[in-house]
Amino acid sequence: MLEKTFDPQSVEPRLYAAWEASGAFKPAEDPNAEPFVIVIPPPNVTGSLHIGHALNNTLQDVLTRFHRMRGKAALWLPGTDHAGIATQMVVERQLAAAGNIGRRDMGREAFVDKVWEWKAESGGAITNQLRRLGASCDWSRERFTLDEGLSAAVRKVFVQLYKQNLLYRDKRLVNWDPQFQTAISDLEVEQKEVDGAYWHFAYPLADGVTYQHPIAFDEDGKATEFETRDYIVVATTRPETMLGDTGVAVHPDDERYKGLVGKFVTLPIVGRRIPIVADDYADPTKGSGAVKITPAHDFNDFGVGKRAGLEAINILTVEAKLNDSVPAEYVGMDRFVARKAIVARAEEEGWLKEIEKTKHMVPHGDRSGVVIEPFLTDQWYVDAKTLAQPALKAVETGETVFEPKHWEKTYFEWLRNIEPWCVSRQLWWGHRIPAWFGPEGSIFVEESEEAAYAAARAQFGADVQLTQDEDVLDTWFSSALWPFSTLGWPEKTSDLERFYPTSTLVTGFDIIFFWVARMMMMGIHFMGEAPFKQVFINALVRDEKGAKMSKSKGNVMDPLILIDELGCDAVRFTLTAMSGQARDIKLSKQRIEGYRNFGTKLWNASRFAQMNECVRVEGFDPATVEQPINKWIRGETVKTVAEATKALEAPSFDEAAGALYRFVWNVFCDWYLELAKPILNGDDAAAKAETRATAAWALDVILKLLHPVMPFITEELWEKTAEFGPARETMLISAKWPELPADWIDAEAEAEIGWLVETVGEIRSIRAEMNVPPSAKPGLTIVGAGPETKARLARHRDLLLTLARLDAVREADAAPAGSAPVVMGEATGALGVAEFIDVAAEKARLTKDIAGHAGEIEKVNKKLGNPDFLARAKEEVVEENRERLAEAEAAKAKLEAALSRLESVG
RNA sequence: GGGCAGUUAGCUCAGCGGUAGAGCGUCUCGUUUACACCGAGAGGGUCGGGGGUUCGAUCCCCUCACUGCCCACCA
Repeated sequence: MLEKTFDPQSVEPRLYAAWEASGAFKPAEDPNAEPFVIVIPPPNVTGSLHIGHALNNTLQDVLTRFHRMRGKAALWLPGTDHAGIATQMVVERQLAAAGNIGRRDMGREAFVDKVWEWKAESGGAITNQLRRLGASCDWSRERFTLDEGLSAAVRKVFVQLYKQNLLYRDKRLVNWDPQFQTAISDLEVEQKEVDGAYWHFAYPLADGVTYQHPIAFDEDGKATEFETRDYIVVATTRPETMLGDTGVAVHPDDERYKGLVGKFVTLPIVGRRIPIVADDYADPTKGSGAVKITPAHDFNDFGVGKRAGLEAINILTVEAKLNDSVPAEYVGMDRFVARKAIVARAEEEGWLKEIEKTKHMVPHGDRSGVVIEPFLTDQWYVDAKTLAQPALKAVETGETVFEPKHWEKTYFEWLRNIEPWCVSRQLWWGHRIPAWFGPEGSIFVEESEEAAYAAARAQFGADVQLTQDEDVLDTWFSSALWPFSTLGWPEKTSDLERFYPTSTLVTGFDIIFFWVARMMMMGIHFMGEAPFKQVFINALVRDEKGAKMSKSKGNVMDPLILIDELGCDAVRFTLTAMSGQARDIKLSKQRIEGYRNFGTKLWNASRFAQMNECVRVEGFDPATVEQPINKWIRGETVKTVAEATKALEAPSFDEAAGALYRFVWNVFCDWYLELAKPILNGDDAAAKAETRATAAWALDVILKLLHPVMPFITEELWEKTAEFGPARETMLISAKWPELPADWIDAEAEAEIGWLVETVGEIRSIRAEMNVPPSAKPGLTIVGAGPETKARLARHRDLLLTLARLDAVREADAAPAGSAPVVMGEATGALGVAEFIDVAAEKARLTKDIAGHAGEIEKVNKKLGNPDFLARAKEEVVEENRERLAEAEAAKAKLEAALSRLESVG
């Protein structure tokens, strides 16, 4: 017997272990089974499961379980990401906390060993948490981005891209993170608004040059007054960079400065003589129109410098302190200290002309949070522009489809404006770059040290000394290979053959650029085919007020705690139901409780079925049922299967969840079980047996349909309900998804039960409005019943009596006095509630109802009176309106008759 | 500055040419032997504003307003 409530805590671990042990997580061996493949977005190995993961992985599991049940060879391939900076940071912090020596003192090899040690101890946390979520991943295929095979794939890709000239080494400005002392890619830079200022500096003109600077203008903006200046004003938000200035730029068409182009200024403090150059970059409308040029520390200035042939002087160290290219007093000074010092000096020496307070966007490292410096270094770059073209085409042609579709625009926008991808990082934890430096600036890029030495020997005709590049690759470089490297590439494995390209990628929009686009580029380049057929972008989970969850705000909802408190199924159902497409998910605990209640409802419905001996019957064929309620629930079940299947195929998770919720609660529990009660408690043995079998059958279908979303409670019920019936052939996880014939929908039964439901609803409504106490059992008198209604009454008298709490149902020629009208198709019911009728209130009620129908009639009449409508609208729409009119008129007439009776009485 | 979303009941959202919906919350009633994590009922909306297309617009088009996000931007 089922216990009174479902106990997730005890059931979940047991069932998960049973599933895994059964081998159900592995794809079917059957070579004819169509594959369905998802590669997991590998969580950081340092990570722990947050609510975003819970959503993302729930959806993947729903899909995997659904397709598995449909008989596909379903593979959900799990794994984790080594997460270069993040992991190195975590381990460094731990070492520091434990009082260990720092990374640099420890040395590279020892440090990397420490990270591996840490990974062995704590790296599995997140995969265990995925198990708590019920994730049916094939753990036998689990991968790690830094494992042996994936590292080989990374080397191969690097070498091949290099040899195809799609990857190269270049000296240019990068985004430099002074905290981690590494280059980072454009995507790892976050623009944040900060308080700042424009400091206007007067740079003295060299060689005694002066010019006339306009200071007053007429209405047309023409200069009317000038002053003689021996300096030129430039503005900057970063005063400290002036120590690296090698020029001043003005716009070639700027009348004010035309005469100054080719002249020089003397850079204050430094005393360097630097030219005034003409360049389109200088915007006459901004600041003074003249701009200082620091080629080594500004992306725009770098371009100007190149065009004008200005020297790029690097004035910073890797820690963003001033280096020895600046006057001695500033060497070693922090960049922000230097900023203050230089402003102070400018003021003191009189060349600070103005301070303009402003807010502006400043680049910060997304991990370190410190201000990023443009920094001139040698780095490795991927020619993303070239690789992007086929990736664009794959989405343009529909080889890969985004869902929701509008994310394609975001994808296009980025790929069409893509910049070279800086892939080298000055870190230790990651894939070491397979490049070796030799004599005379030679570089050998090979998959192994031996191959590099061999290549060097071939080039120099003798053995030479090589040094491997110290740097590692951007974490996203290996992630970009994930859909094929995890399947065994570059080996030609059977998995690769069978499971590439994958079916659906489920991920968040925040990594469309970081990950999705790059997988598309690499997948197409190396496999010749886009890595996914569909990219499903899931929403972002926020707190109930719509704020992003963050530890500092204290609004984080821990999915594991929620699972402990409310059960995994409730959390999963909530996330599934709320994953409507274009939006943020505002999650509240209350919402999860609601779906926990849904699970309890299902549990109790099963208990009810069990108490009433609704046991599965071997060989039961729902096609043969005769009772109207059984025909009806059979049809409703068919419709729900169709709805759920269609929704999960799309996938529209929220629609699937909604359809199942409504069916289980509002159809099966609220009506079917109630309608079944009189039969189950009655004496008609055949009807009773049929109803028991039908209920058990429908419940089985429900368990199957709900299983992808609520795997635990359904599996438990699947097991428990087998206690009395025939044994189950498989666990529910391996059961077959229902496919039911459409002709099991019986229009007649549907109409009949619909009529019953409406009648009961109307009587209940009248009772409540008239405050008829539940204990009172009025009689119902039917007037004007046709043969169909008579037949229905005969069949469902008991149901009417029970569900509407009536004393008797009888037929008569006229409604008795003091009754309330119930519209029942062509017939009129008269509810004998004389003792409860407040005549005035009842009159008001009827008048209001009549007015409602009158409004409807007027509206429809207006439509039907429009010749254009009759001529142009679809026939069925016209017909529908005619029916509506007839129904409204009939109902109105009945209510009017009742009203007039009431008036004659009172 | 460029782009993308969104604006529907108190809240969260679905609907996306043909009678405005759900969940939660609110109010009323209820110990009817599956379930109070429940049942029955009720109230609540000129579908952001303005144009247009159409027989018909919450839905399609244009436009405006507001909100959110992404990208770019340190004179």
